[in-house]
Amino acid sequence: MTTASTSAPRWLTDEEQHAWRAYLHATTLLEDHLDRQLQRDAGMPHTYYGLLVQLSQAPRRRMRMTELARNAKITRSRLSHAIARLEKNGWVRREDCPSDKRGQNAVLTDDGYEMLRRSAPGHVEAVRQAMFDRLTPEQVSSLGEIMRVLATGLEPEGTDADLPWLR
Amino acid sequence: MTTASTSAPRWLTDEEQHAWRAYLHATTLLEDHLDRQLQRDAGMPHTYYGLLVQLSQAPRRRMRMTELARNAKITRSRLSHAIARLEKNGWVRREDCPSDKRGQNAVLTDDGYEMLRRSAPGHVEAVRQAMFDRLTPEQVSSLGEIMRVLATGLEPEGTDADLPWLR
DNA sequence: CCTATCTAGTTAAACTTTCAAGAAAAGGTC
DNA sequence: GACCTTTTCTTGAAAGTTTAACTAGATAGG
Repeated sequence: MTTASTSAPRWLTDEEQHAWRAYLHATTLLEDHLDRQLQRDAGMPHTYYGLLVQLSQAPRRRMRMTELARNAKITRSRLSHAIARLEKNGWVRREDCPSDKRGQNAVLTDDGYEMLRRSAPGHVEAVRQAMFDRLTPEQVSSLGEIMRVLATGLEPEGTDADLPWLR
Repeated sequence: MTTASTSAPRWLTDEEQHAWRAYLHATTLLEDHLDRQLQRDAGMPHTYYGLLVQLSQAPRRRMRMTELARNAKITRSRLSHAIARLEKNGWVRREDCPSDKRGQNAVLTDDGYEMLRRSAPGHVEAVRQAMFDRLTPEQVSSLGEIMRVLATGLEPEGTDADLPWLR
């Protein structure tokens, strides 16, 4: 028999282990770096900033809660808390959805848009300096392809996968 | 003049934007996926699990707090709280450092080692399924190189960078 | 229509992380 | 040695996240 619980574990090769370790180091350090940059320059963590960016790019600068959670790859609960905080800051407001009385739209306010406009250059510069200025065009292309593969694998289409925004 | 504050922002190209978005999606989903896998199978988040792994690979299964924080790329404060929790679980214990009375060693207990031995196969399988089974050997090699570049950039040698374990 | 089930979003409590402050020992410098 | 600075680690409170439970509205089947 060859069930997962009894077959010998397929350990990682040396190269895989090194890649995995490097992945963990880089992602942890980058997340920390951007969180600090944004906390300093925009007064919020990276996740929250990403929500504002999503809203700024959405039609009429608004989006249904679940849709926003899906785009940000987070749970609806986490989003509820985040929007509550951003609302307190005056950068987002809630609005009832006209077509579905259960629904809420998160709307980017003018203040929110303005804060984004001010902080975007610094943030792009931080991302560029940490990532894109250090990689060759081939590496950027390769990284994009790899990350698309991983994201797709973790978010398979048409399945009942355990995805954050469905919990 | 060309100071950062006044020069035109160097926005990301389309390809860079797509790579960045894919990076955020993949890393967020993978972190969530592994956190859930480990919470379910080992009763702790991924960060904590990583600490036990580090200890298991250290000489005499113990390590100075700051050294452990450096390896995990986290703050000493975060580590203090994490070790306190793992200590409560009986998987780690603290020990005074003989050579420096300020210092503490975190020591992996036999119980901790045993829980690691039990959960390691499942965790490796999850990592493999999410990442290594989906990438070609060339992609694994490329990913490793890219992540080393990023990690090195965020952790420059011989500088006064703002690194978590020095805060 | 009536009921069961599902979906959208929120909430309280437990847990984790960050931030600011502080205690204690080590390492200069005079 | 006395003094000042740095290093090591911890702590309590605030902020953020997860988990489970819950409300309200939508949807489907009889």
